[in-house]
Amino acid sequence: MAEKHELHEKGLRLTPQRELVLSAVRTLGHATPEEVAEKVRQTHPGINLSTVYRNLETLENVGLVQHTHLGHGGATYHAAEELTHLHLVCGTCGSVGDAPIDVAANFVQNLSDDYGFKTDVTHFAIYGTCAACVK
Amino acid sequence: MAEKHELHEKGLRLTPQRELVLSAVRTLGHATPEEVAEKVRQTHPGINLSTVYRNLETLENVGLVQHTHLGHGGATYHAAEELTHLHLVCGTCGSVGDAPIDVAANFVQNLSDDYGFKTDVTHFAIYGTCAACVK
DNA sequence: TCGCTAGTGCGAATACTTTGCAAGTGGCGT
DNA sequence: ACGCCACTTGCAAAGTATTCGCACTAGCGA
Repeated sequence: MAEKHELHEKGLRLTPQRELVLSAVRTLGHATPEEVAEKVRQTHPGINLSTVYRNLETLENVGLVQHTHLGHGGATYHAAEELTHLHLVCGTCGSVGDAPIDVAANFVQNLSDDYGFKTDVTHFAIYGTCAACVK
Repeated sequence: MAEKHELHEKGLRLTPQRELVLSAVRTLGHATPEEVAEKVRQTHPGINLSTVYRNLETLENVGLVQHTHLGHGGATYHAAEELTHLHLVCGTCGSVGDAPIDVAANFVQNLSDDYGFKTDVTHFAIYGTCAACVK
């Protein structure tokens, strides 16, 4: 709940809309801008879609949320605190599963050792076929 | 060069446009639909953008090309033959590097063993910071 | 060569996001 | 507690990226 501080450090303000967007992202876990807007509107119908977009961007700059691309094109947002897992996107059924970061530890290490590439594991989505669809 | 066969098997035709799109993808390595269109137009200005989109889709169904999402949202296409590497997208400079599939072998195995998730390594882009930008 | 059906060019239609502006408002300084 | 001003918001219009509908063209198997 240190968002006020985070924002003020960069000369930004804590507005009700901004709080709503942040709390929606926290509640939803994963969400597209559209979904965030919908959630926010459940309690505050007046919020504009562009405000949601702008706030997601702002909150991302401040480091309170982050986004991932899950394939099709639309971005999906997460609260920064919850970014402790990676996303397994199933190309067949479209579901998004989670897996702890640990499974990739070795992989990240390889890339770092061999290429000097610092992987942001929490940002990339992993595409494949989930257990249910493999059958 | 077996594309004619691949296409005919599914009742599809080998048109000049289709050949051009395929050869552009092969030449370019990675390319967005826009880039493919541009390349194709260097020799055949009449080709329409929607034709490029349609053909990329068709060629993908047939298995001659594949696409990856490199972050921002637009898809990037590759010739299927060249899909022997994964993509390291740098969030700072936007460059796209390559790494052999092997570095992920262990990771893919983990996901398969622990989650039954069959990862398509060639499809996902890896986001992070490249060696040059880490400095 | 003929005919059937897939493919093409073009323009319009859809998403999905971003941007310009005038009005509104946090929150620091007094 | 009050005022000011830069940061924000709502709205609507403008972009981008991609897909669709259609009439016309053209592979290619018989």
